[in-house]
Amino acid sequence: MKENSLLSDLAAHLFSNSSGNGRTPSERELAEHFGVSRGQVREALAILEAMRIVERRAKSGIYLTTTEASVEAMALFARAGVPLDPILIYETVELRKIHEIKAAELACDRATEENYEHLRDILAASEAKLSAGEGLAREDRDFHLEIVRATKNSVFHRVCSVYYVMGEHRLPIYFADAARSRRSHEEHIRIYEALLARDGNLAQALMSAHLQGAESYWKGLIGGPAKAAG
Amino acid sequence: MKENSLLSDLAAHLFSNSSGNGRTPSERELAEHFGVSRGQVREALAILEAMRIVERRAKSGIYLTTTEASVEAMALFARAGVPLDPILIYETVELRKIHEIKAAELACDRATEENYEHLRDILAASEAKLSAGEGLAREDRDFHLEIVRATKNSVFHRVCSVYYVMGEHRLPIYFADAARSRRSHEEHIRIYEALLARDGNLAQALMSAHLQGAESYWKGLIGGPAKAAG
DNA sequence: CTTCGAATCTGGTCAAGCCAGATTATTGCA
DNA sequence: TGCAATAATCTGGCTTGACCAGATTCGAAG
Repeated sequence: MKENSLLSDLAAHLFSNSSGNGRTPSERELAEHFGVSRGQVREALAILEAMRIVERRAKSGIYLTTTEASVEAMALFARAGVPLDPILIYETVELRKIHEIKAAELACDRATEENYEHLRDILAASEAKLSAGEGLAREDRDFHLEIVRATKNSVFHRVCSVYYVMGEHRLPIYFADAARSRRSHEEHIRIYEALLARDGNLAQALMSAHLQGAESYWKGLIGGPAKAAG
Repeated sequence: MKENSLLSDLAAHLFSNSSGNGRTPSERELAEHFGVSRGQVREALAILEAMRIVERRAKSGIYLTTTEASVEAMALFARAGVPLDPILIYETVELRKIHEIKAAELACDRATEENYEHLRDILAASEAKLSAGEGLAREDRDFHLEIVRATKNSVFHRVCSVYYVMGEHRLPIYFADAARSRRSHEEHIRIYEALLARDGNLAQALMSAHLQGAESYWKGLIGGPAKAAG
């Protein structure tokens, strides 16, 4: 992964070193604190501002945004190597269920031969990985995203991609369990068959059951009553 | 809106001035072309790189990413003031339908008094705007997002926020039609009542019908057979 | 035509500085 | 003492110039 440590370190520092009104240390102070030039700090701040995490007011200062964190922010953080709160992962899985169950249904109508071909390739790759005793994180993502791609809705695909970016650091753990990987793979095969038969109802049902497993897993991981994160 | 014209201009310029292998002009050339310093170009490039639109290879050059544009990219572009392709808006509406119909159902289970209070405030504000002959773009967004918020799934809210960011420049046009605004407002009221009665099925149905109107509108706007954008 | 080394180019990073509005401290008057 | 006017300071925005070291390119030698 390409990690922008200054970006995440800076973000963390801003959150813990902002005054009551959300004003953060100045660019010059930040530069000195991190031992880099002002230019570096400004580059990171530009990203943070684009993410709407921070607002730079000319001749005044840098202020933390009161807005809730955006998906962009979450995705960018995840991409920068910052592990996300498990509760966010759980919430993401709940969302994935909504998305992907519907995607399975739409895919039955819209999937083309190209999609089926990709799915077969992915299933073959999964089989190989399983035989080699390796995890399926990558293949799992590819399989699910290919179904979303089959909806022919590019925004749909973009949005779902983010979910996998966010879970990137956790999925390998999930798939470290050989039995779970095997079961997941077999469910994929059945989903593929339903898609091929263009049986929307079956595909939906299978996808629902499939994702239920993941949901339970993460629910168990966060434990107790789920509290929404700020 | 806070527009970062350099960001969008630069992005456009990169797309039309990249060589076969995706390599773009150098930072120095870009700086000269836009009449700004290298620092400005680097700030914009940092954002473009965070959006995964561009890849900066040390001592080599800047290359366009082959990956499909991410939601982050779409959102950031929209926020930077770049109008999106109508087809993307249409795809977004299709997605919103999936999301928000389910959100309406979940909200019936999870909405708190606070959510209901906000919804009432928003409806009151809408009424005021309508009386004043003004459009409802902002209130429409607030209403829909409040329902999503009522699901108590923060990721859900973040994702849906993006949809509205992307449509930001088009919504005012949609709501410029007084009759449409009025009808939309009345549908909101009925949805609110269903939520209050915690009638999941009714809320879903009403939301579905409500969004169908928007979907038809955009579908008519793009006209002809929809082709997926790269 | 190929090979290999030198000149050139490129992103990464830093330092120093000017601008002008925002902030804050200080002064002086009532 | 209270307050208003003024001066000093701070802050983000932006520019110029420079150095580094690997990537790239080009030309000369074989």
